[in-house]
Amino acid sequence: MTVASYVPLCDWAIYNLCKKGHVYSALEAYLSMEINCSLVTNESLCSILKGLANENAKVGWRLLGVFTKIFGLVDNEVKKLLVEYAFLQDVKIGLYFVSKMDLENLEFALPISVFKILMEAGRILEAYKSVISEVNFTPALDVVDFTMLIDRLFKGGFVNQALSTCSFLQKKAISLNIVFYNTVINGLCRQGRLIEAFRLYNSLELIGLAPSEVTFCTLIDALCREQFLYDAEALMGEMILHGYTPSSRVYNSLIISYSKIGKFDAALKVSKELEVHGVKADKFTVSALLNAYGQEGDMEGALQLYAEFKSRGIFPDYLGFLYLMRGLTAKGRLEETQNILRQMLQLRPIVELIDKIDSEVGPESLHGFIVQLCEQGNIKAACTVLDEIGSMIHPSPRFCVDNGSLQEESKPCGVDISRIHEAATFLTSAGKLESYAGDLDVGDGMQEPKFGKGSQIQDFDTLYSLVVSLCSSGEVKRANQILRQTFR
DNA sequence: GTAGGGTTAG
Repeated sequence: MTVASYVPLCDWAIYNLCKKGHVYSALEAYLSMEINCSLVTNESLCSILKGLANENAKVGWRLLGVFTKIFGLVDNEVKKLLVEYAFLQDVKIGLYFVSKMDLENLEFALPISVFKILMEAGRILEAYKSVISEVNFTPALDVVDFTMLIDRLFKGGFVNQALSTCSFLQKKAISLNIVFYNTVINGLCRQGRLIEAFRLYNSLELIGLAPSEVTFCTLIDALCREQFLYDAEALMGEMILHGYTPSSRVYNSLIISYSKIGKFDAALKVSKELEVHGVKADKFTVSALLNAYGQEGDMEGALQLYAEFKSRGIFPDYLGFLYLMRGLTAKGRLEETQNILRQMLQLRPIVELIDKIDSEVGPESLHGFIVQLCEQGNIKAACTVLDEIGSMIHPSPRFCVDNGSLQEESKPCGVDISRIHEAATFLTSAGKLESYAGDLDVGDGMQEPKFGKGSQIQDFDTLYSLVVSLCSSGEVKRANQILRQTFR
């Protein structure tokens, strides 16, 4: 057998060790082979890095620093893995690596999975940073990705960042569709910035986009929320002119708003219009009307309405039941409340909703508990529990507002990158592997690289932040000294 | 390699 024929065998062995979870054994094998006779390819290194990333991010990260010191940035695939990994650990460091590679004129694109992982993990600001830093993703981010980013930014209260993303996009040759604009319009509306939202709506024609049904629903909702009900009805007319039939959603928004401001008659009038136009009422319609009757104190009307819709197979949703029962208990009509509660606790959607809360809170059976309270006739207690659940399901609908508490995040990210630039240079200075190889102890129970005995710093994170702060305060020599000492 | 993934209610 020639030496060359061992190579795939070694790769295979390392790959399988990683696959079975023996990452450290794989690492040990890799190191002995690599150092002694260079028998393995970069594929081995890749599978080890992947294994490390899967198994223990922290340990993986610590090893990453050592790895890059020992082996440098090997080839494109390894580089990609390293950067991807760095990105998922800390976007700032990932961005640093990317900038470093751009300097070296290396073509480099990050897999889009990095972006998606950040988004799914709720690391929206980090995803945002990667975007405005012009990271190349492959395949490139498309309009759907940007829509999701902007939506999450708005919903997270990062309004400035959402708007920055919009202006960033205007410079790009990405064709934006109506869903994208709907998302921006909704974000603006949710912040109470209706004028800007309507400006955008009015500009749609210029862009050559027709508003969709959702566009109208979003804007009508916003007008209703801000109690511009006259304008909401006018926009409904405009919606019809555009060829849309207002859905129950639109009518419901109006009913909800009219009942909220105590305009009971107007709410009823809208519900009549809904029926006249042949629009199908739904659980929102009943619930909104029950709210209106409740506000009015007309519990006879509420019960009658409930019975009517019930006979048509339309039940209120959770909040609708709460409105009804609140109104009844307020009048001391506990027996009727109990009757309604019994019916409510038998409906599948309601039970499922309570069960969902259950699984979040703990293993106790909330549903069983409420049934028990109901049968004991302890209606007030039952209603208290239901109210509590209601506030869990329907928290305040308005998004949080940018309040400047995100100072660190709103800084231009170039600052952060340059701050860690020098620190990272030390930690990644490639090629000087000889003196570091000995620090890797991959024997039994090995969980992370040992730091030199001369150092008092046992922890990579501590070391790293120390080096960063020294570099940023200009004490580069001292940082250098500490690093040398540590890795001796 | 691909498709599919995105927006609207109290």
